[in-house]
Amino acid sequence: MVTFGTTPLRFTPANMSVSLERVTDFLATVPLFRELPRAAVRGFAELTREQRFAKGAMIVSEGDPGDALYVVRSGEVKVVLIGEDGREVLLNILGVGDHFGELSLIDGRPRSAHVVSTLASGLLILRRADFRRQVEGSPSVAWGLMIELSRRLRLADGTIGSLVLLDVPGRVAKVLIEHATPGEPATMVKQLTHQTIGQMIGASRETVSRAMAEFQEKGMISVERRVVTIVNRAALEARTRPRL
Amino acid sequence: MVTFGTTPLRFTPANMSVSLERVTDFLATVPLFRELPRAAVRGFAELTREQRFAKGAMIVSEGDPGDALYVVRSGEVKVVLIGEDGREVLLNILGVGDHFGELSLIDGRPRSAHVVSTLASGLLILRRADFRRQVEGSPSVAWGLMIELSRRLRLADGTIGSLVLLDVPGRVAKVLIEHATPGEPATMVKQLTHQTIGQMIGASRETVSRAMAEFQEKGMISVERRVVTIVNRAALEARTRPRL
DNA sequence: TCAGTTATGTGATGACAGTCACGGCAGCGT
DNA sequence: ACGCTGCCGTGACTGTCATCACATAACTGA
Repeated sequence: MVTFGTTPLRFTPANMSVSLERVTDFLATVPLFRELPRAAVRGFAELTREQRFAKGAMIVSEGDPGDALYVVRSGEVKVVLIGEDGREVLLNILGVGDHFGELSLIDGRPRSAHVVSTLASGLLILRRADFRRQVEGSPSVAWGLMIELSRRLRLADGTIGSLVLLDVPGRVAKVLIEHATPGEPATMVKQLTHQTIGQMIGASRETVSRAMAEFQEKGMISVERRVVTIVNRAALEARTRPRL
Repeated sequence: MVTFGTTPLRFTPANMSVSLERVTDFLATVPLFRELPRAAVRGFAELTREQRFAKGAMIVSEGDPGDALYVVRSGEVKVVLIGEDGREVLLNILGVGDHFGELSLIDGRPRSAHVVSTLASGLLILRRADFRRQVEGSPSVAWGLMIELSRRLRLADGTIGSLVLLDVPGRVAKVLIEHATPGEPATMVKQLTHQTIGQMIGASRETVSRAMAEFQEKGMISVERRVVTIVNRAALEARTRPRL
């Protein structure tokens, strides 16, 4: 056990508040709370507890009654639907500063998807009653939540459009562009396996592989040790439109 | 011109307020404003103007700067994405009491879809600045908006799941169930053309037609003069799961 | 460095569903 | 009643993509 001098480390008011300040510092960087005065952020931080999850752990399951909001403090999680045949649909990948679980918190309905940690992760957990009280007193948080929900709704509608209007290579092109980190003239794409891309766009690993091979042949991207570089963004974007 | 006695009908303060009360009555029935005290609803009603659209009229276009919320007072509209090849993806059908346009209003981004009236329709229009001020002063409207956005997000995620996990007959079955008006033991489905269903689920008219023919053969539904009756709901629901 | 694991490349095959083409049927307005 | 228009049913053909089956390459940790 870790000790300080001769006494074991405990949560005393003193080190609690050190931890509280650290949590507050962190929450203040999260877009949802960014507009808030520090005292109000501390109010949220006080209502929070942290829990750690191992890689691969199921954090919430579809159908669970949901009464907490989660903020990713470290690590990474994925939001997935899982079909009865075991196939996974990847709705979202969330990193540090992202949050999930607000839907159940807002409408009181069960969780609509599974959330699984893809890395060892630390999550801040805020329970329903507390959260609602705080939000009612913080118009800026309410507004921030609406902005976040709007963003996700636009993304989801865009995904629906792609699934219906585009063939698999088109959907792959779209994912590459969306995950490009803007560094001109050559733009890099963060590490995504073909498997993962396939689960995002409803395609098999093999078909994704073939699409990327085609893009390489045509000089639209180049792949070096599994890191993708976008060479010809315009051509990729063209692939993003329905073919006539 | 319509007249009262010998003078033409004009918008005088007196008949304006009659109209205002009617608009207030109507808004009070809309879920978004239902929790609000009547005076507050009247506050929103005052900020509103009504506009009529002919069947087929484009109400908002994707990419437009958006600065108004629309409430359907009469008629019906559809929310669609339109591919460059002209194919349409039907995201939603909205009837009396439904509203749209809040996304742009919340996040200030351009409209993400087209909205077209499918019948002659009357829409109440509420412009951005006014709306935001009113919402900040009405936590219950803010909460109602969040609930509505949550509902749509759940629906959208469910649609994405269906598109990826289900074959066309499965998606058709899902639409039939979702549009069933609960009247046991036989459940009816409101009038939807095969074309419309196809646009909702990303399938061709012909394939929808074949799926429905299959359901009839198997005694899962029956069709009488283009009105669909669900005969065996359980079997339809079974079709809604991924096949193993 | 080496073994084990995880990710990728590619061919062969078949099925689901889009497209084209056309015929029939129903509702509607004159 | 009659034609018009829009919706529906079905056959034939085709293309995209999932699946299966391997081979190979790249990462990981002792």
